[in-house]
Amino acid sequence: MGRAPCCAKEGLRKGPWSAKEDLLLTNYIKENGEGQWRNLPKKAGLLRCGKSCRLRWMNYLRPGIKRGNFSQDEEDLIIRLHSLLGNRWSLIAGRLPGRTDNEIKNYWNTHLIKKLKIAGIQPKVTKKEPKKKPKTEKPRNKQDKMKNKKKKDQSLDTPQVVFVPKPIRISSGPLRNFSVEDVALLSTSSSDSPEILSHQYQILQKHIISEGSDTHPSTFLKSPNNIVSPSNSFEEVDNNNKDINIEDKIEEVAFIPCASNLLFDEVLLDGFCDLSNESMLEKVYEEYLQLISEKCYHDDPMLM
DNA sequence: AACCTTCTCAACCGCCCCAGG
DNA sequence: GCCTGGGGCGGTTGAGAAGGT
Repeated sequence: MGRAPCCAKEGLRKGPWSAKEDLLLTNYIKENGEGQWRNLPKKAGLLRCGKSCRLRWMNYLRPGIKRGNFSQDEEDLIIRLHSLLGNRWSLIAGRLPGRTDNEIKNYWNTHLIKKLKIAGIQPKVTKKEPKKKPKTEKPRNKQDKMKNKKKKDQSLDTPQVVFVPKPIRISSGPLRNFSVEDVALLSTSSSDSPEILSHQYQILQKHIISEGSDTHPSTFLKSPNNIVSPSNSFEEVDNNNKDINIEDKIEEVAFIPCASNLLFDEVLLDGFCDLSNESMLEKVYEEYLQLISEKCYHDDPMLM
């Protein structure tokens, strides 16, 4: 007994929308508002499925939709949010005013993945659970429903430590003006690749030189005034503490002005790494310190 | 100019969740 | 308690555009 399709498919148009259809849909929604998508096509005089109308409106016709190129800031924000949220495009879109989930998803799949790969980053892949995942037992009654809800809540309440970036702005100094590629590369764990490590160092060096700073990487990495080590650049969120709202935390990250004001702790964070893996971050940080203070510094006359 | 390949993105599809009857 | 419909989401597709030979 399968579910009936959302609308009778016979005789309905598919494919690209014509200008006339767009006009009909826009006019109808202007007069009657959104919603009731199933009945909308009939009332609006469209030979389209309700879902198709909704999609067209949401992704294209709705007022306030930004079209065209993504700015550097938007790109950066998407990358950051994706590292936090995975492929939850609607959530990500909710934090990019004027952008739709579909557009962001497309942009991610066509541009950003490539960009990150070129930078040597394997973006976090958050494949959806297989369709035939063992379903959570269907709640049979109100009690079961409550039980399931409790279970869900509990999974959030598990004393699982989550580290979210604490936004600490570096208002001046050499760590500003990184490109997305630089951020991506800097945030890669370099433990297995001397090339990446060396490239990471070059990026730091390049930025220091281009900023005309006389500060050596080792200085700002060590200086408590300029940089915060991973151990204190992440807030430990105790999920048992009901006062802490993860949404708020995402908010904090999401609305930080981007590329030109990068936060170093985010540079470390953005490695599409497991956020809960603090030791990995510690490790990366130690690698930086070791590399910069011991080896490269002495090898590089530019910075002597 | 013609053909082929690659890229882009709007649109579709199928599934899920949830509210309401 | 069950069923159904509405709405929303993420993955995928395919037509058209752009680029390459």
